[in-house]
Amino acid sequence: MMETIEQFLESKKIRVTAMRLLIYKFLAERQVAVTLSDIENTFEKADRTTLYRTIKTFEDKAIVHQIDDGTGITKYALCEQGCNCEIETDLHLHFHCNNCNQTICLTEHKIPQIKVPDGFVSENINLVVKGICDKCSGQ
Amino acid sequence: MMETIEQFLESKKIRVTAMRLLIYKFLAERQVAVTLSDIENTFEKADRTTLYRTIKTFEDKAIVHQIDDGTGITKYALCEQGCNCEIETDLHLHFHCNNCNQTICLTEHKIPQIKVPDGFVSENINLVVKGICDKCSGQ
DNA sequence: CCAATACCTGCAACGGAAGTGCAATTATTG
DNA sequence: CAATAATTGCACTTCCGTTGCAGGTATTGG
Repeated sequence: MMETIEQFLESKKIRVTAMRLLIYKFLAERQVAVTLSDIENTFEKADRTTLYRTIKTFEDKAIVHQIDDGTGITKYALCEQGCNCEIETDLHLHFHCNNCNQTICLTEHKIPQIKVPDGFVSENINLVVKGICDKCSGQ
Repeated sequence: MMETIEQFLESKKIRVTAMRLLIYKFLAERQVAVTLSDIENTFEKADRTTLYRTIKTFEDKAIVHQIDDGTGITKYALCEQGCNCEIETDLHLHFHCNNCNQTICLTEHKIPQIKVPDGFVSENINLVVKGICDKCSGQ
């Protein structure tokens, strides 16, 4: 079942606009998490706010998820099929390259069980591995 | 071997000033990670920049370490004895309470081995468990 | 098909946090 | 005590995230 981006957005109850299609395609092309200013630099004609709100809309509709990789700047990436970001038990694992500064979703690598002391209740886990990515280490 | 704070700071090659003693004591009293504005609110007479630079100094000398708990605001906590924050292999584990918004160092809970795909080199791991802390869950 | 409505976009502006340059003050050293 | 070095405070800047409002564009119902 191949569905177009337009159909996909409509299925998520998001109105299809030129801007949204462009941003969606931009995210889909990339394998890494992007910042808002990455998007800004790519679509210089568009307003910051529009891009910001587009991402927010995508986030609300569980099309993209936010990533905090410790750089202090929020990054975003498309959710994969089966990614249940809205559910707290969904565990994220991200890799941040200290060399090229890119952040990658390692969706296939699940987070192991983490023990917390008595009295503490774990609801969610944010795990960022930092180091050198495959492209940079291969050089 | 009890050493005074003055002696401790001197051993780290940090000049002892009233400000630094106050901030050190403030950090030592607390069991949780604090933000820069926490410190600002506590020492309203002092200038923001001074507090900022004091923390930076402590950080450079490995007296405090930075914590990124996903709130977007950098927090700081005293390094414990034996905490080798400057060494990349030192693994941090922190707990962020979604209720009281406090972040706690769980220094006794080490991070388990995380597998990364071939070609990736892991240098450091940031792990934040979010949930309800012992104080909040006990109520 | 048109009007009413809802939604999207762009501009302007705000607020918080991090960071820097510089001058003045304070401490250290010889 | 003088020269030097480090610390502190003020002013200012930058960056990111966010919101209010006005104008434009798309959608819906009659």
